[in-house]
Amino acid sequence: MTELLKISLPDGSVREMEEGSTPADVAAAIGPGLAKAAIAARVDGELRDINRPFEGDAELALVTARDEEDALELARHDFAHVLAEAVQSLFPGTQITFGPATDDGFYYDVKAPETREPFSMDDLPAIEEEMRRIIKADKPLKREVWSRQQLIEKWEAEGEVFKAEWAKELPEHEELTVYWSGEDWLDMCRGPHLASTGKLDPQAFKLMRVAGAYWRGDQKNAQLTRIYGTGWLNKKQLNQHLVRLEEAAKRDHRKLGREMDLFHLQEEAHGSVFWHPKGYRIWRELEAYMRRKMDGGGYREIKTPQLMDVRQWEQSGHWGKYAENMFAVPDMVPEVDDSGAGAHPSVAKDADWMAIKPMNCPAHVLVFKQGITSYRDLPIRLGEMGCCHRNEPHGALHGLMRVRQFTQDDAHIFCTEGQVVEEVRAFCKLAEGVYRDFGFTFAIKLALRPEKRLGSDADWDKAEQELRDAVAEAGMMNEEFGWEELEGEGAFYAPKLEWHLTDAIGRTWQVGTIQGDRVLPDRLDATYVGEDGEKHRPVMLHRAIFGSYERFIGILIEHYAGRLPSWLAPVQAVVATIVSDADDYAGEAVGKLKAAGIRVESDLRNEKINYKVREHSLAKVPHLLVVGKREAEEGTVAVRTLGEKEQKVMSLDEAIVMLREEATPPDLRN
RNA sequence: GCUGCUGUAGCUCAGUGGUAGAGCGCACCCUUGGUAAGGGUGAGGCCGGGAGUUCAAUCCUCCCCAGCAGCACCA
Repeated sequence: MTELLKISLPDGSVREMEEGSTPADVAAAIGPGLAKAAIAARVDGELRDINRPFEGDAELALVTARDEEDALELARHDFAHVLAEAVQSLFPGTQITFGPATDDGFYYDVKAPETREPFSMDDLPAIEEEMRRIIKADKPLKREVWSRQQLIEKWEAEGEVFKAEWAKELPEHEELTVYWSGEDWLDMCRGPHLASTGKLDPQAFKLMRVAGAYWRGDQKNAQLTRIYGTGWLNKKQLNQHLVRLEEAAKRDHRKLGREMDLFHLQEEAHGSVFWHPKGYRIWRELEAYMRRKMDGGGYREIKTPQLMDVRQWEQSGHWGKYAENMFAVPDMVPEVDDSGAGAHPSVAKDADWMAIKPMNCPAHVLVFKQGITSYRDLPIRLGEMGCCHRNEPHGALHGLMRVRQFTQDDAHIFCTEGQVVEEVRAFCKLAEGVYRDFGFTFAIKLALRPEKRLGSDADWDKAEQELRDAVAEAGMMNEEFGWEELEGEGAFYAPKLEWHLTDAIGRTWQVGTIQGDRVLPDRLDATYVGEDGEKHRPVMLHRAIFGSYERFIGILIEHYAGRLPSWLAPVQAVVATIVSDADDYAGEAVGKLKAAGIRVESDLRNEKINYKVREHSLAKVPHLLVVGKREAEEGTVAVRTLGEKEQKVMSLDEAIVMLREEATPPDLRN
């Protein structure tokens, strides 16, 4: 008599199943609806094929399309396989290598046969068609355990040199699996997969582009073609994604930055921003806003040197770890030969080196260390609009989002062990207020200890728990605030809280952070005198809310699609005339608006009102005040608000009150 | 930093082995017109930088630089 397997379900119930049965059998036993909906299973927490037999008693959770994260991962992985099969079906002799799921789809690295060119965009439509054919054929995806030798022989026989090479490196005794697609194609794969290709929606994917890639990412190896696709559960999701891509392209801050004349970049200073008057206006508004917030939060602002002796950076540990990303300059007077132009200064061998700061922390510790600090003085919160430089890899630079020179809304809080939780809690509240003022929703995540780290496990336990406690006390350790703990994502010296913003089209951006640091105070020997008269180490909290002005402005431009709220808009209103008879009145209106603190410009040009409306609308000016003969006679303005079809005629004084109200920063409203 | 692609007027982009074009923008003229493009005329280019091939290079080749898309990286 065979033993029955005990399968426990998420609701706590236990089902007895015969040996050799599968999650699909359990689903069928529960009901036909679930049998149809179940696409995979979590067995003892591990995502598995729905048709893979249980190996013993197990905890089972059936996965359906509602478990979107798992379902997407499975579907994308399957799409990758179907892609590889399609390419080989269309182009026999193509070698296949790897094909994982990505954030929005999948890719597969392949090598085209010698007889033809590498694959290009032009090949994609045919490959897509072939993929649809394979999906419609509803080929079962069947798992089989093979020996390593079996795999090697199979790949060598088929001339799959990459697969064969890979198989040879697989561990001997581990369970190696292949997945059949029908009976005529298979790929080596850990799985899991859906039950058949027909579980995929043939209308839910699109091949996007091709890119070059090297076998195993190493340029010494053979060159492959990587075919990228985006893959989803259904056509609706795919379309939403494509619309989101289009929308994102329209909002691209690099494009809007040029169109709105906010800033530019040029190759002589690549990675550093030239802010134009309008762009810098936004910056100044943000800076003023942040100063009010930090002043209100008990921070005191300082300014520290751009250049410090390299020895200082050695002591802080940054030079050892990040020197390759720092800019260093010799501390010497350059000797330029008399010919002048074109002469290069030479650097003496014994020159002292200075480094441009890549961060503000060490300098803030040096400020803290001046004089003698009592526990009564703590916490000390030092803020700085700190301009930093990091020599980022060139390929990483991206508009305002990733730059070599940036300014942080940085601050460091020096406090006692006992003050950490309260300081972090207060920061949570401060950050919440800021993000809400810009209309962002956000999630707070705790990045836990990484594998490579400094300090004992006991220290990490404590540090992680402090952050949890602080978030809990702020009332934010829950779903509403997207609370989540991320394994292994912390910095090497401390766990950190991260704020992830969600913008108007659903993309997320990590901006704010706070982290407790007990390493740097130690390295730089920061102390305070405690109640007991002895020296103690303060804890140093590193924190930022915007992250960097550059990046935050980039995010704001995309979030608002360039239609900045009035308080941030570089030009808040334009007074546009219909006829030149209204010029004097327009001048009067502009004078009054300026006196009321409104950033206003006039447009008296000899152009039709249609033209002016169009131009200022495209320039995303929040309010257009149109004046013609009628308004000039009546002392009114016709206000056209960006995004609204209707105009409102009101007295100039009423308009001023309205514009002032709208131009008031959110933290100064009542 | 790696791979692929790109670099022509302020912007968006055509184009050709015999040194160049459009639309928008800009300037000037006409037009004073009531809510998303009125008409005309004109100016504006070391065709990213360097080297090579050629009688001749913006175009072909090589090197460099920058940008874009991915990847890797992001204290």
